[in-house]
Amino acid sequence: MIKEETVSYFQTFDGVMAESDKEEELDATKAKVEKVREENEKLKLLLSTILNNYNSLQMQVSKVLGQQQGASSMELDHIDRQDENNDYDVDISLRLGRSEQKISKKEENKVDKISTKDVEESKDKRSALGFGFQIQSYEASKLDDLCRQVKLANAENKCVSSRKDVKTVRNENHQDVLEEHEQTGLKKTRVCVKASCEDPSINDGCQWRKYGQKTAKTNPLPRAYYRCSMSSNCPVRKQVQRCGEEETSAFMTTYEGNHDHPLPMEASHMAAGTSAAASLLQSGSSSSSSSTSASLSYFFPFHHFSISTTNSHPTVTLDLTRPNYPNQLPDDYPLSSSSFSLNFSSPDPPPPSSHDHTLNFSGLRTQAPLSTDSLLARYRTRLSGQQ
DNA sequence: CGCTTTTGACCCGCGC
DNA sequence: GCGCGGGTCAAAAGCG
Repeated sequence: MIKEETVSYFQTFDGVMAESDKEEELDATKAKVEKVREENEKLKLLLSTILNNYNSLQMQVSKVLGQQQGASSMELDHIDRQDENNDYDVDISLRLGRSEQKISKKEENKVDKISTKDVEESKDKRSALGFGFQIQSYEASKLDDLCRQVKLANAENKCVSSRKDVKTVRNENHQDVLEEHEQTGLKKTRVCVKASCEDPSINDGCQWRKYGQKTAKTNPLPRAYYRCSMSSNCPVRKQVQRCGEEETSAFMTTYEGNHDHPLPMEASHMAAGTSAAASLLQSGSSSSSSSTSASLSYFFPFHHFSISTTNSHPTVTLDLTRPNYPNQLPDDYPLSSSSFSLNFSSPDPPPPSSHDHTLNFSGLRTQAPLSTDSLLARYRTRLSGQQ
């Protein structure tokens, strides 16, 4: 009897213990969740700071490149005067081989049919530099920008009613680019990116739609053709091809054209770097190859790149399979304080290897806490030293 | 049902 | 002018 009571007492005791254990566990988990939340907030803050620094750096480097080329200095002055109260209110984005003025005129014509107010807005947009710099005032907020683009997209949708019309518009855009390049004697600038991964669908921040596949004579491995699907009329295309049978894990991705829509953060760095390269290429004799290399070193500090012209296509080749340090690194790049890594989709990123499946260009940016002013100052010094 | 991929046909530039 | 080859189109199939 006593024995039974004792057993039941211990059973009750065990039950209480189990409950209190559960409560303790719950508390501990809550504390952990809270801690993770706090860390998450801190990381968010850090990320936004990094993004801000990166944006202003990119903006300033682009501006310096523009001044270096000496192109459209009058227009720059005009913009500077407009924004002299706040230098940082100017967003400069680079565009490959396409005059913004031409696009804007076209947009203007389209929008003209919709409303005169929108024309005024599109005129505001038309502050462009000679070799494809696009300058936008940040006075209108990003939201306004988006609204404008939605309006334009709607206007275009009204004009473009069938698939055939889409094709016509595409051809017109293509024709514009071709006409422009006929004047310079060069075709559209191409940017080749060689990357090691088993999956050819590199995550470069854009959405692509495959429209063709072809087996070239020179290479028995098929080449895939993709079109940017982030905007209905985006003229950007890319080709993806394996780099040969011995090197089946490497892919050569060739980009051609300019996006006619805002790019996600992951894609913007790549676009800025490659556009800078293309702009420098297109500026031709005014730019020495060494200054071009110097510029590219800042965008792709740890990777091998080369510049060539094949079939009248100025081509920038970025080799992500060949680490570049230290021989091609800019002399003054802060090696000691910087690190470089590629972002991979797996939660615990392994070192880059041929077995990695996706490649994110957002990782191309340096993780070093670079001061934009100091980098800019060093960059200016370096450029002036080369002249 | 709508979007994407596949794939054969077609177009067009280039070299001979 | 012709043939070749790279690039694009578009109908059909696949997929979520």
